[in-house]
Amino acid sequence: MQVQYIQVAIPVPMRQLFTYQVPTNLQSPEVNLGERVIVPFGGRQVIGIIMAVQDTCDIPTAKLKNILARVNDPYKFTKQLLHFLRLCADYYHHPIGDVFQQALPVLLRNLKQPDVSPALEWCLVNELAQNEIDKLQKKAPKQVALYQLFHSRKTHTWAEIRTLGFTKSQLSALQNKNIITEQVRPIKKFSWQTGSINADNRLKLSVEQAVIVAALQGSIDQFSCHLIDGITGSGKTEVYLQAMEPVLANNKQVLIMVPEIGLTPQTLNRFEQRFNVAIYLHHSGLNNTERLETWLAAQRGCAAIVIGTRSAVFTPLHDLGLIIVDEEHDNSLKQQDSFRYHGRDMAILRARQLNIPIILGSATPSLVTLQNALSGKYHYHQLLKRAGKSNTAKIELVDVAQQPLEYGLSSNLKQAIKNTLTRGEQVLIFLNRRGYAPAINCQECHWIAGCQRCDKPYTLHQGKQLLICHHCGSQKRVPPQCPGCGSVRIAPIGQGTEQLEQRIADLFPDQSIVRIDRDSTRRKGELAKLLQEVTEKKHQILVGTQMLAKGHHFPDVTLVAILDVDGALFSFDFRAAEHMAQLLVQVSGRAGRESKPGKVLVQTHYPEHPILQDLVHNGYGHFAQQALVERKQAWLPPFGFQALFRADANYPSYPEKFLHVIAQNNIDGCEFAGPIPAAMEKKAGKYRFHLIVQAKSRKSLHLGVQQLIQLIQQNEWQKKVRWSVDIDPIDMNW
DNA sequence: AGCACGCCGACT
DNA sequence: GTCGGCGTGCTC
Repeated sequence: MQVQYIQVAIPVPMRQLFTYQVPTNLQSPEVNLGERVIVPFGGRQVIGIIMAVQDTCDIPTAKLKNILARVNDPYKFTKQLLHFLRLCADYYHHPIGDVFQQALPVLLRNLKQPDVSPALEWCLVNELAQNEIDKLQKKAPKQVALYQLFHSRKTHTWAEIRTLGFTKSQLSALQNKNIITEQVRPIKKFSWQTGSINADNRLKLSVEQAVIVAALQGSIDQFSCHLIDGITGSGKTEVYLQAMEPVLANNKQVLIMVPEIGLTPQTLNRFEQRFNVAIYLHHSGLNNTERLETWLAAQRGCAAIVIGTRSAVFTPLHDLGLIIVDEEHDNSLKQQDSFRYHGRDMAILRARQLNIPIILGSATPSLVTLQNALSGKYHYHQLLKRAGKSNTAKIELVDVAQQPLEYGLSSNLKQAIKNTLTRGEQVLIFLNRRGYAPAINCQECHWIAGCQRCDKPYTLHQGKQLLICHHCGSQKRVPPQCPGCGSVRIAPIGQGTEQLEQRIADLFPDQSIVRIDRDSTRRKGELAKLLQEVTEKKHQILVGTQMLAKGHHFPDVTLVAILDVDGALFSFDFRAAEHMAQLLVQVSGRAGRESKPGKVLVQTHYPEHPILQDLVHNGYGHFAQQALVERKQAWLPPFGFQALFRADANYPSYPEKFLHVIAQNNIDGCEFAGPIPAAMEKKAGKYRFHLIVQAKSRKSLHLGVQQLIQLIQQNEWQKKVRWSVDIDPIDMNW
């Protein structure tokens, strides 16, 4: 036997593989692709993944090192997943080692072999009599709720129980009362049995729904992508459930992706009620051991259903038969740092690789998906009818151009809030995320500072007090006066809500106000707690950000106020209007109920703006089609394709210089926009710039980016900055 | 990304 | 005299 060479992906953000020697004593059994090995790397030891095996090697042997060991554990890394991750890395032009690093469970990246102690579960052993339940209900209602959970389904893991909102002490309480008991979760391959479905809670499908289920049934063993475009309450979930049936009955697994951890409880609950099969979770609320359990269960075929957030797309499901991406328009499906992948897009890639169907669901489909559906690339299914009576809130525009605002509140809105509270109902006030880089306008005549050449609003860069065109990069000082009317009241669009909460407290001193945003819900379980309090009507006024628009339904919130949408109408980010429209429609579906219809009030200085008019009078679908026409004319996504090069450095001029050098290249089929300072130009002491690459075809973009990366790697400037590529960028703010 | 190496400021 | 700040460079 002679020395063998392997190319190994190392968990560092470097765009190359490293070659190692396999000493003869480690060559048996045969080394394989995808196998994990322990290698010496720059003075430390790391776990790498074998990407190629070869007999010869052109690197000077003096440089080469031997691998130290081969990892031999039950966590086999399948060729299929290896291939998929390679496709992902190629698509995003991201260093392969880093892709593995992110896709593999943390415990498989540590040198220490993971502890394979068996997973535990809790199991119902004693039923309670009705009088016992009644007694317990008085002093421990949560324990009763937990008991009922076990009653409808005999076994649960701690991860499930926790995800559904119960605490360890509630669990121990039931255990101490001998109602449930702890046991080792059996390792048992999932197989469909007569008891696997709880058919009595299956709903009768409408004609629309039945058509979709039938269409899916017809394409069960081939790739096909289905968009279910259905308003809130139109029964998307029931379609998912019934579409899963034949897949599960065929002993194939189903992967369900939801945008945020906050949506997993209700999804889990609904799926548990219907299917009596092993469901595993994969989201950020799980610890490393639990994630590894899901990984292993998926791979061994024990898991019938995996529900998770975007990273769940990488679980090595051994016999995957269907993928469902719920709320496919949601931007949190895209990772916003290091490996910037889109969970939905990678799910489509995976379905294609496996030749299985995938369902995308949304009440407000992203324009990308909608275009693919309209063009016939995806199957397009609309659910226009609601299951129950209509309870979509009406969207109304409040013209605030002619009235003074107090901390962002118009008098109409104040009155509406008052009326709602008087009726004993609740109010939700949305604050748009503070625009990092707004346009500026004149508060008197509503003139907007725009770049003459590009006919686009200028973007304000606060630090420098400069207006910068994010299309051509031209710069201008902030004018002291409005060129239209001479007024000096020139200000960034949509600011001045900083003290809103205090102001509301002053206006409504008798009401309890709760703020729900990233900060107030940072602690684990805090969001669930606050939401619970809202449902119990402990608070009358909710002030919050985008995160309140997702999933939660508040039956007694009958007034939703959106203080400021103008920023989205005039943003350099061409997707701002799309996101704003999605937000408006999503919240209007969350407020009120049949008996108490809700209302959405939208404050704007530009009530005649065609986007708003279209949305209010013709609905999201119409707005979206209109927006697609505009995108087409401008070759913007989904008609054009973009990549974003980011660069940052400690020296102010470096990132710009670096990107400027890149932009000098002549790349076939690609155009550049920039370099342009990032919206938050200086962050954490670093100076940041962007360069956008645009192409009219995916292929041109792909080849162009590949070429650019090669050029960068030969360029001197590369070492002076930190740079990265973002394919299909959606948020240009950082 | 780590981690070592290296060259300048305030401290037991 | 040295501890440690983080700039620079390298990792098969």
